[in-house]
Amino acid sequence: MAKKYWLMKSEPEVFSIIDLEREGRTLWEGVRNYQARNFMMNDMSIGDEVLFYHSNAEPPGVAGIATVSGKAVHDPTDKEKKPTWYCVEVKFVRKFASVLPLGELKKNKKLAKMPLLQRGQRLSVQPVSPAEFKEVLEMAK
DNA sequence: GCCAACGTTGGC
DNA sequence: GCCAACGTTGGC
Repeated sequence: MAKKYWLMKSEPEVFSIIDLEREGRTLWEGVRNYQARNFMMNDMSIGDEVLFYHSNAEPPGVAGIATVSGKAVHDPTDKEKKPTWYCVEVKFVRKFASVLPLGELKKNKKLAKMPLLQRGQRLSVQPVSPAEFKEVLEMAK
């Protein structure tokens, strides 16, 4: 299967790219949105690449790159009676020299269709097209 | 099934 | 801290 690309949001006060760098791998636990869960359960494959996004941050933006390193497993923080929430494991790849701010992404017309930049978009796990992923890497240089 | 109320996300 | 956007809940 062709490699796919994603954007995953984390509040750096809770878990930042630096935490991921230190820990190497982490379970992406705590997602409580069905659409985001379904992306992790059904659509992610090991080796997919991930833009690590800092939300609620100064500045908000893409902080680095990770890869999917483990298929979806039951979220250990799930407190539902029946298993409901699942999460993948992600592995650190690299941290950008500086966060690529949301404001810069907005200025790039090639990224206009990214889910992240759509009005009211709050989804914490989102697909990114190969072209968009490449463009973000280019901007981060 | 509708929809108002409420809670959360996340940029500003 | 504000508030728009969106998801969920629950009464009916």
